[in-house]
Amino acid sequence: MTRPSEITRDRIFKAAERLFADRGYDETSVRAIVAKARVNQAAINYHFAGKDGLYREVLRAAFHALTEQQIAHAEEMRAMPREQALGEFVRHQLRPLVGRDELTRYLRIFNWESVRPTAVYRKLVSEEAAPFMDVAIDLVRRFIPSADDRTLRFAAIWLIGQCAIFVRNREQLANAPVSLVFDDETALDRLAALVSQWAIAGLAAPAPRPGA
Amino acid sequence: MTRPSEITRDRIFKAAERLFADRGYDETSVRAIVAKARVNQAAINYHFAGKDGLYREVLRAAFHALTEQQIAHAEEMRAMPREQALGEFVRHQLRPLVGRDELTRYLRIFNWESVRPTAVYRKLVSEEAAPFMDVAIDLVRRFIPSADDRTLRFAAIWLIGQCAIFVRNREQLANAPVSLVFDDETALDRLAALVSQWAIAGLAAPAPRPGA
DNA sequence: TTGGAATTCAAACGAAAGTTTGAAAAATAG
DNA sequence: CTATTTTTCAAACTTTCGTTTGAATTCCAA
Repeated sequence: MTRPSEITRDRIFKAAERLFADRGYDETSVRAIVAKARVNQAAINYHFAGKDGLYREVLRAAFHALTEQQIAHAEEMRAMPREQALGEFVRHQLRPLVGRDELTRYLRIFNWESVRPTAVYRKLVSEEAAPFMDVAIDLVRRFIPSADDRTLRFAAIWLIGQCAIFVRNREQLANAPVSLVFDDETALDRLAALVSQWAIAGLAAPAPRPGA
Repeated sequence: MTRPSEITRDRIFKAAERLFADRGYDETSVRAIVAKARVNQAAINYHFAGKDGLYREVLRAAFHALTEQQIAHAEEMRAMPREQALGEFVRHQLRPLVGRDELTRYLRIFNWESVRPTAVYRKLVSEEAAPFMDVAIDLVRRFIPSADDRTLRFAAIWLIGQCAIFVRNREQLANAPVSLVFDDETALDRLAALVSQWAIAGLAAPAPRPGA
């Protein structure tokens, strides 16, 4: 890292992380990256073999950082009561609403990928996203232990969806006709409390008898 | 429509619908549209005053097609018991999961907009989404009548999010590690029943006392 | 039928994108 | 210190994009 070439490489990488997270792949030009990194135009091609190569490296770094953190958090959650664990999960999912740290930046990159997944991303997810899904499935299983596997997967996605819509549409929800703004930690707390409450009540209720 | 100019206009429109749905606004070039529509390059500018104008018309058509049915059924829903009304709402939201009809194509366009909304889309939503939001808010109000306005809006979005994640990510959910495929009406019924059940139980439960 | 309006067409324009180039500068090994 | 490799740099290249142009053609009411 002390080597000058490593410094340039690092400046490009950090600038690209931010710009890809803010604008997505297509709307981020290499000219914008080199301007932010204050390096020469040709540096991206020299160090990363092109814009694609740079994006691939950013994606891999984001993926590994996120799965590591999520899996680490999973152990703590297992030790909590199920209601508290679900609350933590929801809060964690909603975190990007207010955060501007490295992890939320990574999450934003995946947000972009969710609409038009690149080949790199598809492969990464199919190979390495299983642990993350397991966290969500283990969580909902504590509420509906007798449910079959398919129902458990439904419930896990259902739970994630309740959070994802707020994160994914944050900018739109801030406008009319919804007009919900999340500007600080307090707003996040209120939303997380509501979503947790509804989700817990939904999963904890006994299943209605068929035909009722 | 018998007029030749109307035919050209319609060919452009239909080609654009499909291409915008498949690739999004930015990755759809006017050259691709005119090639698919088999019209001249300059025809888009002549008939729609540019790519933006064409997109605006496609967006308006998609928006009206998607909200029209939901709003039309709003009155019927008010006459049902609240549980049945919510079930109908959920089923309606999940409907695009099965079938490859026009509605699904329209939904894909909004999927694109959810990450980086165009100016055209923002304006459309702020002007014309209010009736649709009212349907959702009136529905959740029947479960939590004493809730304040902000909580009602939270609940409405929360409910929509539970459905949206399945529709928006249908293709990805079909792959590992989730592997949930919706190929027929029966699969849709099962999912709609589960989501409705969880949502109803969540909203119908009495709110936990603060600090509990 | 005819003259003006509406529509189609091939070609080119200017801007912006990612990449390549080859010389200059800096770093490093012997 | 010198020779060689690595890294930086400004500039140009190539492609693709949305749009414009102006002539040619088609349409339609008078």
